[in-house]
Amino acid sequence: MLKKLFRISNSQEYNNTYKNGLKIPGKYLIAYIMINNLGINRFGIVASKKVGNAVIRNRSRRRIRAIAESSGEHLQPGYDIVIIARQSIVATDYNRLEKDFYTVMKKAGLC
RNA sequence: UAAGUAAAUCAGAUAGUCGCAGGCUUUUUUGGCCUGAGGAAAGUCGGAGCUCCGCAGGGCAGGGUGCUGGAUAACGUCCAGUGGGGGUGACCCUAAGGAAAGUGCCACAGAAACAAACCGCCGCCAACGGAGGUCGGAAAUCAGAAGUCAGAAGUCGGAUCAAUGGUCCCGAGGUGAACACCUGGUAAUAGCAGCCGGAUGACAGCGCUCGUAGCCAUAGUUUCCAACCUCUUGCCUCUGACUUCCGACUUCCAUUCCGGUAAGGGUGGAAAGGUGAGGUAAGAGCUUACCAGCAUUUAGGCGACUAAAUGGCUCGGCAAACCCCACCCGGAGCAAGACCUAAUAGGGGAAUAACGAAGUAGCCCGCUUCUUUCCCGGGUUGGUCGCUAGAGGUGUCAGGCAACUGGCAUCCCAGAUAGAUGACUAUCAGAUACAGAACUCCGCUUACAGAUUUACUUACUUC
Repeated sequence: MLKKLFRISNSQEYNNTYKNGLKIPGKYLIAYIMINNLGINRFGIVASKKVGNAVIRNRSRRRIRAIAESSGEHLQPGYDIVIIARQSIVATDYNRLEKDFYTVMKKAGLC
C-alpha cells in the first residue's frame, strides 16, 4: 500500500516537517505531524543508529510500516507524518507497538 | 566407548491471510506467473575488473613484498614442498633473503656485551716478614771417657827396731815456764834463661836460683823411701747433650709486583662451540671420539634443500634499527562517469606574453593547455544509463599430487534509490547464533546458538 505516492522521499520535506510539524512523543516512537494540501497521508519512517545494528533497525522500520499500512482507513487524510523509532522499540512486541501508535494518533487528533 | 585432529554441509520447517520490489505475460485496470539477503551481505585489510584524470615517459624520493616451485586477471591469496618449532599421534604453527658491504644498538646487572681477568687456578724474579731444617764458629753449663798432679786410706817390699796391740804425754841440742833466740846437716814448696818427654795439654824428668819454711840430729808403737791399687778433689784433653749468639745454605707460608690461564664461580636474554677422555705449572680445539656449526667436493632434486666424504679448526644477537639485494607499485574512485531534459551568462575584481600561470598525488626533468587563469558572486543535485549474463552457477569428461585449467551439456540466480525481501495466525522441533546487498568479482580477517557427515589419531573394553 505504501507506494511512492504515500511516502516522504525528500530531505527538504523531512526538514520542513521537523521545523513546522507538531511533535508528539509516545512510549516507543515519536511522531511529527504537519498538514499538507494533497488530501492524502504521507509517511516517513526514521530509525537512527542509536536503535541498533542494521538488522534491528530494519525490523523495527518494517513493523512501523506495517502498522501504518493497516491504519489507512482509521486516520483522517491530509497530513505528512514522520515517525521516529526510539531505543525502547527493541524490547516490545507488535501489539504493544500498535497500541502506542494509536494513542499517539489520538493525541494528535487524527482518529 | 571416550578424548581429539582435519575437512565439508546446514543456518528452523510447513500451511494460511494481508502486503512490498523487480521481471515476464496477458488484459486494458487490474489480474496471473516467476524470482527476491549471507556464510560471513560485516570490517573495508589486500588484489583485480570497470570508469575518468591532457594516455601515466625518465630519474630521485616514497611505499610494498621477502624460503623454493607452481596456480591465478591479480594479490599480502591459494596449492605442493623445504628449513625451524610444538604435539604420544592424527596434525598444527612459522614476516623464514643478507649480520665475512658498512653504520648503529645490546637497558639493569656484570671484570668484560666483541673481544674481556673481578674472584679463582698456576708460574717467575726481587724485597721484606714468619716458621723450620742442615752445616760451621764462639761462649756457658752438664755428662762421660782417657790422662795428669796432689792428698788420703790400704797392700806389699825395703831400711830401722828384741818385739805385738791400745791410749795418753813427750821427743835434734842448748837457754827458757812459754813466745823467742842461737848452732849443724838436709832441703821441700815456690820461682825461672834453658834442655827433654808427653797429644802442641794438665804435667813429669833434668838443670838453675834462694839456702828460706819445714824436717832431722838415742830407741820406740814410729818414721822414711819406692811400687801397686782404690777413692776424692783440682786441672787438662777428647766425645756427647743442651742453651744462647753469629754466619752460610735450604724448605714451607703469606703479601706486593710481573706474567700465564677462559676449566670453575658470579651477572645476564646472551659470556667466546657442547660432552667425555687425554694433556698441562694451571689451563685451553692444545689433541682425540661423538654431536653442533662453517667451507669444499661428489651424488640426488627444476629449486628451497638433503645425504656422504674431506678439510682447516669455530665465526655472539638484533635488519618488526638504518641499510644492502631481488621483484612489484601513476592517481582518484559508481557521490566513478556517460547521456537526456531544463536553464544559459559569462557579471565584478586581479594577473599578464614568459624569468608567467595551471594540470600531471611529492621533487627535478619532460609533456600538455593558455585570452587564459585565479578570486568574489550566481545557477545546478530532475530523469535515464552505468546496474547486473558474470574471471557466473550446476553436472560431467580430460590434464594435474594439488591449487587450478580446458572441453561438453545445462541453468539464469536480488537490483532497491530515504532505500523491497515484511506483519499476523496455527502446527511441529532441539524454542531460534552472528547478522541485512547498494558497481562487480577473487581473497583475507573478525563474529556466530546449535546440528549433521566423512576421513584419521590416541586410549580403554569386547569378540
